[in-house]
Amino acid sequence: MTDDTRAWQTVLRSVEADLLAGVLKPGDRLPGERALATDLGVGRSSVREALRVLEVLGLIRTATGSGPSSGAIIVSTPRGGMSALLRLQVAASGFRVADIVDTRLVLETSVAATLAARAAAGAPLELTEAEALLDAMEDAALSPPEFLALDARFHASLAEAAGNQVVVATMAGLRDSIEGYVVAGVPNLPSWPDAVARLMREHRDILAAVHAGDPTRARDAVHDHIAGYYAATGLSESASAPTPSTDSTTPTPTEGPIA
Amino acid sequence: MTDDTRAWQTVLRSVEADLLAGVLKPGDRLPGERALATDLGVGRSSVREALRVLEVLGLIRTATGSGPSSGAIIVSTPRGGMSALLRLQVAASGFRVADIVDTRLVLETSVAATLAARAAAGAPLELTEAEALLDAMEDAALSPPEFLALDARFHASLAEAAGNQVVVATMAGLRDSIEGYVVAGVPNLPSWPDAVARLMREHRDILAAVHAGDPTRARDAVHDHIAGYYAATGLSESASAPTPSTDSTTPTPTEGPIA
DNA sequence: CCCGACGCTGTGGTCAGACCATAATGGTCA
DNA sequence: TGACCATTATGGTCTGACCACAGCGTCGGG
Repeated sequence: MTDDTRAWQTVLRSVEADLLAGVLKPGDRLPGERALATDLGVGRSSVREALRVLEVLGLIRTATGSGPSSGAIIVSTPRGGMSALLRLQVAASGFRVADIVDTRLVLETSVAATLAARAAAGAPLELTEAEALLDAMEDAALSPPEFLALDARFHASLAEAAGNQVVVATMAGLRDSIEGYVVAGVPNLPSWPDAVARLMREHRDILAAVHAGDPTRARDAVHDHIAGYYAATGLSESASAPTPSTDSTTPTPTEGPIA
Repeated sequence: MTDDTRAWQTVLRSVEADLLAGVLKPGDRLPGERALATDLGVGRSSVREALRVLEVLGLIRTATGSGPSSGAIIVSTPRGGMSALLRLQVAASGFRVADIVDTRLVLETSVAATLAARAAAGAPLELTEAEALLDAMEDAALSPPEFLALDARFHASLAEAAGNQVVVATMAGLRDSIEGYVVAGVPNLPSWPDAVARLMREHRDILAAVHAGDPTRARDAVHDHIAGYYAATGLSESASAPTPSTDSTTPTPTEGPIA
């Protein structure tokens, strides 16, 4: 009766406890699967189930082979888990795409307003990456998916500048989870070049409002930007199911420089 | 080379594809683990790893035995995954508690403003549950954890009334993920009864602002309510690590009536 | 003829053992 | 001295076995 906890939960709890106790820190290696199994008195398969969860949640990354970089390693900067969670929930009809968009709207407007307010207060902002991305997006040779990827990076960099990692991860997850729908919506646009022109203008407007230290204007600019795009692609309502993104639930390192 | 996808990902993708294709719907039963294994050409252990992920993410619930209610069933209303994800990320130092609180602030103020705006527009609101919860919280015999649990329910019911399931789940996850810190902060309060009195007054204020159809007032009321509590308990900065909540990563049915 | 007890069967939960692929490491041999 | 290869530790996977549990059906007694 008291021992109705499943074996894999034991492992999960153990790892969580070690994290809270500081025994495990980002960058650390977990004991090997076989060692964990014997230590905790469970089978290796149970350990693996727990590690799989941690991997999908973006807490660890695993690598085969030997040496310091092998095994399960606590990931320092999370990013992947939220996307997987939200995307699957959307797939399971637990979340509506419109709700995802609305939530994104709330978070992003808040980010923009925060940045603008900070600018108004004279605080320095880390917007060089955002601006570099905008420049990169001027390239007319970009395909829609490439452009949209940079667009996502732009929005992420704004969140990054605001400094709240939870918002960063959540926004990225929200965006990723409907990535397929966003791309699928492109053909619905009357004109892709026109859409790009509009998006770029709006991007500049957002940055301008932020630099001007005008939170209200920044908020409105972001709102119109996002709501406008989804309205134009008809995603505010419901969209045809996109093909499941090629890599489904990979923890997605999300690394790499801008260029 | 082309087949570097791990076996469990195959399963995850398959389930996701079935969900998107409508082959699987909430309430449906997945094929048995053994059947899935042979169908997809993977071992049963790989199937189990994938199912474990789906379970923790809150997409399925599993039950032993036979009959229609056994096996893995697609959960209709998700709730659990977000908590597990956020809590573990906090544990892994991926997220700071202060960021969690800030994010909650953004979402909840938005919810309150939305409700107020809707009330101003004459739309009917589903606030009977919220009001019932407030009445239940008047009971002076409640212990701090009990009171805080009802408090959480109150906030959740507001989000529920706003209708955005993503916000509902995210807010619940944010709250749950720092549940331990919230409870641990109670002793820091100068006076628990005074705190309760204040919280209740603020709750009433929030509802009053919503009913009055005053978005700004509603937003401010929520902001002061939440920020005030965390400031009083000293959680805005950093808190001592709480003991990992007794049940760590259980999918948490989250069922049950108010009473 | 009705009804309860009991065994059958299918389900997830778990473990043990065996292989494989991979990659760092260190010893060996030219 | 330096390139090469066996060793070894690690995750990734499969197979088969067993357990606990919960319906369902059968069989026997009333």
